[in-house]
Amino acid sequence: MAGSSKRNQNDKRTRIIDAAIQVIAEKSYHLARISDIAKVASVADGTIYLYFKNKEAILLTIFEEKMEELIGIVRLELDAITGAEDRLLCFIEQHFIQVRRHPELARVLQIELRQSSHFIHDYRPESLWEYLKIASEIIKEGQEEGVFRPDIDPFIFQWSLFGALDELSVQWILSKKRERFPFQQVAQQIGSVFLSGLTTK
Amino acid sequence: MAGSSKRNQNDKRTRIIDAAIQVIAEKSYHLARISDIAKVASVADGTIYLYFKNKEAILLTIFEEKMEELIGIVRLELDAITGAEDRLLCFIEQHFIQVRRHPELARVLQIELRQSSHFIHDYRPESLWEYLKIASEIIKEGQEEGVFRPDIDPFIFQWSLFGALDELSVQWILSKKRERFPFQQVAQQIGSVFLSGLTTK
Amino acid sequence: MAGSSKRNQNDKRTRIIDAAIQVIAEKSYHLARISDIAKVASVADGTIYLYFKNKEAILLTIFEEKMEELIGIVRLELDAITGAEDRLLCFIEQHFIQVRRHPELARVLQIELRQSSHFIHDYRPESLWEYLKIASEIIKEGQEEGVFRPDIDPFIFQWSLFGALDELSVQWILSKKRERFPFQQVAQQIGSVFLSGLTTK
Amino acid sequence: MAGSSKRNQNDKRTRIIDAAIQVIAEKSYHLARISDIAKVASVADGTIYLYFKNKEAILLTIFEEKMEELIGIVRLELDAITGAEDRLLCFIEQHFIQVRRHPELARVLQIELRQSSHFIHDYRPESLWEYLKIASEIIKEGQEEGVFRPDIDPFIFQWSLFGALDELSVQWILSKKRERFPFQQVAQQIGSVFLSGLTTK
DNA sequence: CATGAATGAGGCTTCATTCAT
DNA sequence: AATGAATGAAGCCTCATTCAT
Repeated sequence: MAGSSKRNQNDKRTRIIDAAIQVIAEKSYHLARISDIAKVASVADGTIYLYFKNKEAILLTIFEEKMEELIGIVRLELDAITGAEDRLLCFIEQHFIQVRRHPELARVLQIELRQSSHFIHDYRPESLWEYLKIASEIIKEGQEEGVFRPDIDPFIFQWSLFGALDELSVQWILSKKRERFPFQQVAQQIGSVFLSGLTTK
Repeated sequence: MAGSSKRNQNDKRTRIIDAAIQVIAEKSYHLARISDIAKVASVADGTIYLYFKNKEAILLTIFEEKMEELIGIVRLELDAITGAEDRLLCFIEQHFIQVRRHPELARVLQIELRQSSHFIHDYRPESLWEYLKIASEIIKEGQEEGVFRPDIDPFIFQWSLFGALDELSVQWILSKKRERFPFQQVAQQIGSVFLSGLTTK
Repeated sequence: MAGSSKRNQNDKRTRIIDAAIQVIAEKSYHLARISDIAKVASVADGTIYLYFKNKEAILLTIFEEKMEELIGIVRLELDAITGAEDRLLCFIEQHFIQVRRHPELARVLQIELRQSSHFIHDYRPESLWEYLKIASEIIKEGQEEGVFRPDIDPFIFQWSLFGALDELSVQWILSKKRERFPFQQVAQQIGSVFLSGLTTK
Repeated sequence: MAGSSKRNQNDKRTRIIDAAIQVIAEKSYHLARISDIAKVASVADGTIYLYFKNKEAILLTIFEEKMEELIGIVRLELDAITGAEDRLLCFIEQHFIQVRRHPELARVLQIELRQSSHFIHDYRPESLWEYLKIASEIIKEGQEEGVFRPDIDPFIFQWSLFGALDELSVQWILSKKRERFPFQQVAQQIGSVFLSGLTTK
């Protein structure tokens, strides 16, 4: 069958990435062993090196590819909505939806991505910045529409918003009794506070 | 001289902790080598084990002692202020002041403390929770005073606020041109947004 | 070639055990370095850990496997002989034959096995006891046959005999001029003394 | 007071030796730490080095001094007895008496002394040989008196006897229920066997 | 492409010994 | 003489990476 070899390749590559996400989420990057990832992916240790240059490259691939996917999804959802206020609420809601859908990925992206610049020489998390740009663009739109306070610096605001979303997501992920952080309510509350804080009276 | 031996001991212990903060801030816990810490502290590798059970204990000590110090300072500053609104602004301002004063410590506390529960079996960052409790208590006071919206869940809000403060602090620390994040403005903006979002109209 | 991979594995495992026996015999367990053993076995240090959990496990394996081998051999030889007296002489002779055949193994078993219960928590040298049981069973047989004094406690006797055999073996091993302890004569003398001491007049 | 300083010195030196015997008996030489010995002796770690060149010297001192003491005691007891047979029985009895009186010392002498030549470069346990010489001299006397078989090699015999005494002592020391090895009976049995094996009919 | 046994560099930690007080 | 804090050499072990099959 045409493409089957290629598909199998992709299959194996995908399995390695998924396994890496799972293992890194559970143990953190430095404690995740290549052999753990290989076992979960059902491949030999050496096979991983056919698809990735080294351990670090797996992490970088997760950052790049998964963030790109995420950004694509969020952008698609936002395209259907008009009005800066609703678009901001949608962004917030989507963040939590994605975290709930892929909690292990979220954990890797949130915790490991943050400290990546420590241990990956010269790594700049461009994809994270692109994700944040979505938020700051919404702010700018709102300011142009006149619905958001013009004195708010979108650059500063994007980090505030992201920090809040990120922290709550981490807590939800870590939380053993996740019902203490009901997603609907969390999204509603944070949306409410930030919108109230942002909108012109 | 009376107490000199004890003072020297404290001296050495303090030097080790400070060296650890510096090295961990620079390389992250897992890449910080005991020998690096010893070199910075100007002691022999083995000396570290006279003061700490093992590498992990150094990190835990930093968490415990430094957070306690921080909480004490912040609580002291807050005691001088009345009114939930001003107290919240003071909390926000103090957070940035402390981060700017001890950026390396901030980096360790923010990044390593967060993921510590990953690799330190059964570690619960109680001190972080106590820090957050300061914020949620201010919210509750404000709600009782009638100046803060009663529909806000203080538990959720504390994480939002902390996430925002934390993220901006990280960005300030990472930022090579820190003037892009002028502290005064950042504190003012975030205070403004959260207060506006929080206060009853 | 079928089984070649398995054979190679066994090869390497065997080489490690043999190297360990050689190095431990020469230096004693605590002074035997993993790197010494690895060098003698012509493997990398890390390879040893593919076959053994840790250093202690190598020693335990030597105890278990080699004692079992030894017991098997001695039992086989004894099966061909009838009469408690001749069986006892055979046991004595076999002890010296095995020691002369594998002097390094003998040294490890004699010296390290004896003190193993000191440093290996909760280790009970069962295999040593099984070896000794061979002797005490011969005594009991002889007592039932009426050729051995009934007032002799086989349990005490087995230790006396083993102590004597063991001590002479150690002296032979340590002896630089081993001709001072000619095996034939030693076996004959000790057999003669113990038999005379044991038989009913 | 004249001699008090000297006496204190001896006191401290004695305490170190006794502590070393205790700790080495419990953990074996290599696992006995200088700091353990210092703690038991109630002296500082460094003090030990005022009395002994290094760790090895402590062990050697135990070997030399305690064996000399032991030999003196046994010789004294033997002086009161005539007749090779009774003297041999006395030697056997004394061995067990001394072991029971100083089980920890016995353990050190028996187990560590045996393997000392492994780890103490060029150490020859002369004192052990002198102890054994007591036995072989009794044999020679008995042969001259005509009560012991002339075909027995005293040199071989001394090791047989010592091995048996030693093994039973070790088992008594290791034994948790020492009543399984009642001293009187053990001494009587071993004396009976060796005498019967040794005497001319 | 796939395997997984083998490698060996390098880290954490211990502990005999030293030396300033 | 006594102390015990400090030293630093050295060992066990892990694990990312390689390579022969």
